[in-house]
Amino acid sequence: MTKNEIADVLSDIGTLLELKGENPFKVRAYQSGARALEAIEEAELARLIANDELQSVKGIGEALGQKIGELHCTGRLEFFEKLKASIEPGLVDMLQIPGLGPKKIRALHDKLSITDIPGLTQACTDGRVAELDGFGAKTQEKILAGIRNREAYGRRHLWWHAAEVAEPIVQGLRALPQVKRAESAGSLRRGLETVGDLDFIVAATEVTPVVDWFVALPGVKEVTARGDTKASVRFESGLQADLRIVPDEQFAFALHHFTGSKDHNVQMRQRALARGLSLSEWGLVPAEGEGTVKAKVARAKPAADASSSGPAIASERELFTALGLHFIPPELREGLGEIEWAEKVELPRLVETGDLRGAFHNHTTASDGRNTLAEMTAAAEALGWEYLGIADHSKSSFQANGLSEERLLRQVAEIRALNESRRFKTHVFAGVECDILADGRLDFADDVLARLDYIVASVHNAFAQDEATMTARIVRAIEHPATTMLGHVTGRLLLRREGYKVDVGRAIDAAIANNVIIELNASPWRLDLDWRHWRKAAERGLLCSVNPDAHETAGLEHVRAGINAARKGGLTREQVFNTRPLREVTAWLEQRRAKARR
DNA sequence: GCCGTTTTCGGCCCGACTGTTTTCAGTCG
Repeated sequence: MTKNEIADVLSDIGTLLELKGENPFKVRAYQSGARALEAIEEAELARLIANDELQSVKGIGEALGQKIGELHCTGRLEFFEKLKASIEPGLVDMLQIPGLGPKKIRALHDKLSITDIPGLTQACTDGRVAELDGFGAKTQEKILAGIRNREAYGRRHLWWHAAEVAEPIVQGLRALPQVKRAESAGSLRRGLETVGDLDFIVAATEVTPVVDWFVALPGVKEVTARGDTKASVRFESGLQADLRIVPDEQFAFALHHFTGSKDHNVQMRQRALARGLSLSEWGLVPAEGEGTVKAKVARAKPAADASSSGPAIASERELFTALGLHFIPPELREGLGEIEWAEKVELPRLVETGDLRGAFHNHTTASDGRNTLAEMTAAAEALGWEYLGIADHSKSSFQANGLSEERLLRQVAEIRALNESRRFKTHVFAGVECDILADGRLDFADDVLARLDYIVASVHNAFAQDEATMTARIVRAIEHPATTMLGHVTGRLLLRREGYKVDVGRAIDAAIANNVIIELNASPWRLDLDWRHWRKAAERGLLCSVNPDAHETAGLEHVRAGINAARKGGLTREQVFNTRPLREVTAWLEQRRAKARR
């Protein structure tokens, strides 16, 4: 097991012990043990274990040291298995309900024998929860609302998680001998931040072997449909996936149709009708109803006489051309004016992941990250990045192990030394994710901020402020001369938590006026600022930075999710700051700092 | 469960907010 996987086990043990009502300091010992482990580099961990020196690490004593060794060598831990078996798994699920922590869950379990969320829902509906000591009508209502939200959210999945499932399936489909072309479609292909289900469109010479392969995928829990052209499955995760198989001549039409969105399709069909054509998933044919029949005939007799059934259209690009449009990338197909846009001009080349030269806003073990400065830098170098910005939490983010002035300055020195050592090709910028305090002041004094290359200012507390207060607070932080960029503007967590109330338009105005970058936080849970704001804002001069907010090396890859959102927002390479080469970025930051000093 | 010693026990991390209380426990970031 890797150190982060072992750390996960220790942290899970902490949670389980908490639910059992164990000594809170013991719980904390597991959690801080997990953190201590993360602060060690992988090779160093192997060495410490081999030399039996784990206990020299602060936070790891005899008990944890023995458990870490066992996990590292065997990948299993009997203590953990037994502990898991001794607790109703439904209780762990209940921790996801806002307002419910271990103490309340224990009370519900001990006094009302509740073991899972359905049981809890029933008890709330019956009014039994409100009668418990320490609970009341409001708590009961809040719990019910939390459960309802969870259910509403549960029907959708983060784009990132859906993509992780979908990509190997597309690769697998393409590798089948019967398959000529395969793509994922739907909201996943459009890069929407959350995805309802997966759609795969396949052009194949034979149906049965492809369907057989699809329904036998690992993780398939249930085959919900299986026909001549279509199969549907549900995975253990709850995610649904549809496979549609068409003859190659219809591939472009099917792919376009099932990519959507619905609004985009409606507008495309209207456009076709205005030209005397009828567009459907089967083809583009002369209008007046008969066309659909023709197309269906063509479908029943694939390949043979396809050329006679309408204009030969082999790709989406040709489909758009046939309707007098420039190509519209899938990400823009939301029915939000992209058709009018593509009618007039060739759409701009949207930013791509490969355009990125580096990224700001990344954490290390100095605050709440799970990899060290050197590990993060090595990972950035492996991605081919010219630079990496470190921005650990500031002191007020106590929960995230925020850095004091002293610790921050020590980290700055460490970063300068690392750059000078030339150990990595990637240059490291020393920054901070500085808390915006409740009144809009920054968490560090100006003389401390002046020692840094850049500052990401973010809100991490007092979320409940009203919109006017929150907006004034954020605008004040933007106006601070040391602020380089504004972090996650609304603080939303997709499928989990609404953002705080803030007038985004006013924040954008202030950022443009003060030459402050706004981040597009690329964490798949955030994607904040939302793509819907970007096109207009960027046209007005707002500069975007796609920031992974990585808390471990793998998190750097989240820029892909951010680039998705940036593309949906219509952003080009020029509008994204971290596509610029190191030299330009250094100059830009230096210029800003010079201005701040004046 | 860990640490550090005034070294084998006693203490261990903050501050705001909420809803329950009538002085505070639990949750959250």
